[in-house]
Amino acid sequence: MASPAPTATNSPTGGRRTGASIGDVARLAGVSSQTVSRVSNGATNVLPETRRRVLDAMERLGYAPNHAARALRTGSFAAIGVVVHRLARTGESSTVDAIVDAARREGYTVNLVDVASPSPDDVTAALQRLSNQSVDGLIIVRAETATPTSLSLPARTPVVVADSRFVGHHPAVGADQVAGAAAAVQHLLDLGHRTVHLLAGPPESGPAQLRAQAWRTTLAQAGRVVPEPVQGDWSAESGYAAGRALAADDDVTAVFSANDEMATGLLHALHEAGRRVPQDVSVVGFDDIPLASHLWPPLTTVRQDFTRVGEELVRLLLEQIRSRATFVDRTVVVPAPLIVRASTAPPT
Amino acid sequence: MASPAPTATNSPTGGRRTGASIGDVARLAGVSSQTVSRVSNGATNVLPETRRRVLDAMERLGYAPNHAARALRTGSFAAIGVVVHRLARTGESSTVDAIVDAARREGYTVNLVDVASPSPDDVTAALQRLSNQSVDGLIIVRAETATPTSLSLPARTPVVVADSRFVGHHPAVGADQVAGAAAAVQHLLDLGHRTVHLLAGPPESGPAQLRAQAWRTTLAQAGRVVPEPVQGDWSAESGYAAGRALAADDDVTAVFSANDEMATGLLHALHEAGRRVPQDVSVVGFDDIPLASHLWPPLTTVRQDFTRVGEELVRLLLEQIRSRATFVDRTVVVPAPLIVRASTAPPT
DNA sequence: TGCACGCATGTTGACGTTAACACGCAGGAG
DNA sequence: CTCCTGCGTGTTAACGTCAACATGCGTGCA
Repeated sequence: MASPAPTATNSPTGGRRTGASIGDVARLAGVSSQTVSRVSNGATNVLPETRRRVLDAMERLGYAPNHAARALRTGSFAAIGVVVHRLARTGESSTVDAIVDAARREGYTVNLVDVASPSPDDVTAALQRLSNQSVDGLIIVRAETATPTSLSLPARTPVVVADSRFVGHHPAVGADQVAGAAAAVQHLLDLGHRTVHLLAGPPESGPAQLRAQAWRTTLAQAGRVVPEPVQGDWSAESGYAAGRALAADDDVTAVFSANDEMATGLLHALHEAGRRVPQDVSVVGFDDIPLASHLWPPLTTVRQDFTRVGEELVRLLLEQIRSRATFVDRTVVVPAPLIVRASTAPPT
Repeated sequence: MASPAPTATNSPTGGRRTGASIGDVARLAGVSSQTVSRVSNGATNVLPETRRRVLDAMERLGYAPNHAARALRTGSFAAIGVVVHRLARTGESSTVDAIVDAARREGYTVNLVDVASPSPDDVTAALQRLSNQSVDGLIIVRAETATPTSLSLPARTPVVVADSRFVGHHPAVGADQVAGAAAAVQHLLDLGHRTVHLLAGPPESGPAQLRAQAWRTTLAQAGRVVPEPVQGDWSAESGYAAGRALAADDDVTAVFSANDEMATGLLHALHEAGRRVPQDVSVVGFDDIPLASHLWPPLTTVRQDFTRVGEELVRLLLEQIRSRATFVDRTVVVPAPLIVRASTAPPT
């Protein structure tokens, strides 16, 4: 139980639920409001005795600084905006989790906006809603269909993008899609498979494009046949649908799925068709979701370190905010190692 | 390339990156700033001709209202704070996704805070950071160890909690844990299993307690032996560890896992031990994560409609914010139906 | 013809905070 | 003894917006 503290604020015009203000604290402590401000901001040039009196008064009144007033005065919200598409997906939520965590450590709050669709228009609208001093900077997680030029960003607002296609336009952070996908395909070739089929992500997605391209290049460089890729939409459901077709084709001995969820659907379809994994068909995924090591069989996959990506995004953004500069050429590539488990084996 | 637009703002004292203000628009349109404010807020008592001139000026200057000033003046941030623990988990991210979406439709922004641990102290600290006019209301997703009395909430701030243990203290929204868990256990008994083993969630979690309690009650009411539950921590890893013990025990023919991720680990352990699902052991999960229908075998589970929960949370919160009242006794229970798939069968 | 009323628009001031500057006093250098 | 410096603290004004009140003009009714 707290003490009563009736908060006798007179409300001449805009009578809202307002706690104690800096002025109330100043009056109680017998100092000027500026001194309270100094204490509240940790300035050093305040006598210990004065500071103590101010802190006492704050405590007594339950004072908490008004963010709006501070933001209005300083022009900084201590907040970053995060634009995300489908938060419920593993990669997205892990990245956002890391962003929120890293931001908190730096004293920043996160304003989350999701966009109905990842189209340039929707993303632009989302940015508009966050724009103009409601945040100090922006992180765009997954731009998907948007391209560097189709995106109209609020001027003077630092931006970081988790999509390497934006390299050269905005600072970007991303896992090494190309190396990861190439390693996955090469692993299957090294096991002795003649070629590798692709269960592709949606064609408008940047990462999906990069993974498909790497798959194609790796096969071509090894002089192998490049089969027609099967299209999915990242969901397990689409992986299952595609998997039924692949399972019916006895020539298919190795499949590289552009993400783990589609790989899960693929495994389902293969089991259902009675094709054994990995004896009959080897499967490699992408992402290393927490469930990957407990699927049946445990899934060989490419690990994306989403936590690291989130941290780097925040680091790069704060660097820009603090230096009041906008970098264009900074890029961080996070390694994406292949994790070999039990879903891959030589063809029999 | 955009046109130059040098934005000739004089910066007398606090020279920050500040766009056009209401005054700049007023000057350009030849009206008073109050008229601009009226247009900006959609007031009807403005002549069409005047409105057009103002809108033109806004467009020309790229004006966007300053959230800080507006919040300071009106006392409302048009923002809600969301406190979440481990965002990367399915339930959490789906709920937050729905919250963000519902909030956006109502013109509210979401401030996301994650807490390092779900302890009362950490949650209280998180609430502190969001407190006092930086948000208009709070949603606590998963309070876990916190109890209604251990939580010190900022006064005068509307709160909604996604945890039914808070019923009677704060408005709460949650899936029907008890009915869902009971249905899962009853389903297994109906199939002919003599009893049902429990793979439990962490003991400090409210939902885990409810599910365990319902499991116990359902078995007791049917006059069955109540075996010692096996403890997990929600993760697939813990489900796998627990599953190795369960798989070694031939008496175990049916397991109710308190969530789908642990059930996934359990399936892994059972496969590895050569115990067939569902012929040797039946498994029921809880949550119906997107992957549940594509696990092997497809998982019978209890569906939690996280989207619905998120929407109801926002609805209840906004109702409080708008009525400036704090309800205490409102509760919304979302049905949690059993989804029967292929991981359950009569014992053989 | 007079007066009240409605309507579009303008003027004033305050929300809570902090940057910039002013002030007064003590101590040290010339 | 004077002047300068440094330090703790106070005063002033401004950040951008909107609520409340003021103004001025045209219309309709008695």
